[in-house]
Parts: sequence; C-alpha cells; structure tokens
Amino acid sequence: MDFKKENSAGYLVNHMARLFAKELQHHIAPLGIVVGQFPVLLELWLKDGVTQKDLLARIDVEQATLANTLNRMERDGLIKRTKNPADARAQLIWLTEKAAALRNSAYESAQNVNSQALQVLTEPERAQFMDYMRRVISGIRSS
Amino acid sequence: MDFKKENSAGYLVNHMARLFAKELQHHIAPLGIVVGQFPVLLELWLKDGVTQKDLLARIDVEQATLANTLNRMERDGLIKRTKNPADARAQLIWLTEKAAALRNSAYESAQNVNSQALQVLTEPERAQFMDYMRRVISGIRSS
DNA sequence: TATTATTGCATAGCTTGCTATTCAAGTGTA
DNA sequence: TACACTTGAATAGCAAGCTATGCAATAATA
Repeated sequence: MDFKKENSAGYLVNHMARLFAKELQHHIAPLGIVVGQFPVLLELWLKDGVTQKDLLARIDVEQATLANTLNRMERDGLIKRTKNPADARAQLIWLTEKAAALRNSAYESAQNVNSQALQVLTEPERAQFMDYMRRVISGIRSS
Repeated sequence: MDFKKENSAGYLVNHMARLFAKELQHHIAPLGIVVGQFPVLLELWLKDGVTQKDLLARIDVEQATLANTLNRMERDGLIKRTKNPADARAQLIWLTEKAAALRNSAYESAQNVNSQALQVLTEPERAQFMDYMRRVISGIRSS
C-alpha cells in the first residue's frame, strides 16, 4: 500500500493547526495571555459571571482541560471566582479588569493572524475554506 | 469590535485538528501506537537507519519534540538506535520488527479516518480543501 | 596544533490536550 | 428521613507540543 502525508487530510490539518497556534502565540504573548486561554476569554468577553459548566457547554474541550486552564488563568490574574449562591459545588467565573481590558487588542491579534494566514486564498476561496471546515467539524462531531 | 469564533479560521483549524487527532487515536490505539508517533513512523516506513537530523528535516516539529517522541518510541519497542559510524554524536534509528509489521494496518486506519472525516464533502470539494490547506501551510511557513 | 565555533541531541520546564478517578453537594426516592 | 444516584469540579497522570539551555563531538581557523 501507499501513503503520502501531503495527501493525508489529517496530517495537513494537524500541521496547519500547529502553525496557526504558533503564530497566534507570538501575536498575543505581549498581552500576557496564551493560546489555550483564548477560547475561554472569547466566551467570557461575551458574558462572565458564569459557571464552569456554562463555559464547557460553549467550548469543545474536556472538563478536565477547562478546569486546568481556568486554574492557570486565575493564577495569572485573568479571572476571579466567587461563590455561586444557587449551588455550592459550582463557582461563578469573572474576568478581572486586566483581562477585560485586553479584549480589543486580542480580537485584533486574532484577526491579523487569520487574515495573514488566509492571504494566499482569494476572498471566495476563503469563504469556501471556512465552509468546508465547518462542515467537516460538524460531520465528525455527529458521527 | 466584534469577534465570532465560528468565523475565525484559527478557531476552526484548532477544533478540526483536535477532532481528527481524537479519531485517529481511537483507530490506532489497538495497534499500540499513538498519534504523535505517526509522523515518525510514516518516515521510517519509507526509510529507516537514519539520524534524528534526517527525520527532523522531513517532519515540521521542533527538535526537542522529536527527541522526546523518539524516546517514548524506544521505550515502547517501536524503534532501536545504533551507533553511527560516521558521527559519534548522532545515532541511527531503526524500526523494530513489531513497528515494521504495523505499516499496512496503520495506513488503513489513517485512510479510514481521513475518508470518514471528509465524507461530508464531494470529491471535487475534497480536492479543493486539500489544495487550500497545502497553500495555507506553505503560505504561513514562508511568511 | 590549540582554540573557537558549530552541530546533533538531550534535558528542564512549561502549556494544552486527553482519560480516568475521586469527592462533595445536590436530587430523588423507598 | 436515610440512602442511593447524579452532577459539578478537582486531581492524577500521561502525550505532544513549545522555548531555552546544556553538552559532547566535530569542524574550522588563528
């Protein structure tokens, strides 16, 4: 049998993801945040004062992964946690001032990385590429 | 400003890569190998008896990442290392019988994961998707 | 030839992801 | 009400990625 990595979707996807992550890392390092915190911040910038469970419903990572990321974010002064009056097992997660202030710069960094990475594609190709990715993602998730 | 993760290429790429990796992991676990070893095995199935440097030239990961992966592969009985007569700093890396025997099953697993993941796309769409990924990868790498 | 620079790898230490397990708090039921 | 079940989160332990640094062997040069 024959197998060429350049013809393997999985190989390309993995490679591309590492390149994207490395790029974003470089762009956001000056803000004092790291890539794994990005998805969490995106949700909290939309709405904070939520539980870990709420976040988990919006981010497709395992619960343990999120718990660890939140611990590092607390350590780094990006979030604070308060008691949840409704349920003593859960806590409410809040952005600190510091983290709230980073929003626009972070958005901008991500946009820059995205548009730089996709600059080899024409505008319609970009749209198609995004569409393909969304379809592949939901295809795998629903299989 | 506004930012929607579903419209962020980086977000989608990362998500897709984790889904692919998880799928492949499940498929190859019965073979006794794990995803990080896959790129190394692909190269060694083509040609073994090479140095770490040779491998590094063919796989786009950092040298330290490769060194650690090779250590785990040796621990797991997938590779053996012998002295390099030409240079005492380097060693030659060889597949074990066990690892050599896995080739066809591993190829098949990867093919299955790929085709299952891309089954939501038509044949021409798949080709286009692969083309986009290759272009994006080389675009980022050469920037 | 002795010293300096380069090269091939290894190691330390971190993040981000995973699975599996544990634990305390809340819920439901005999 | 007591017991069992469920649920929210934490923890342990591993893989795979990264950067930074160290070290011994080789190569280059004063």
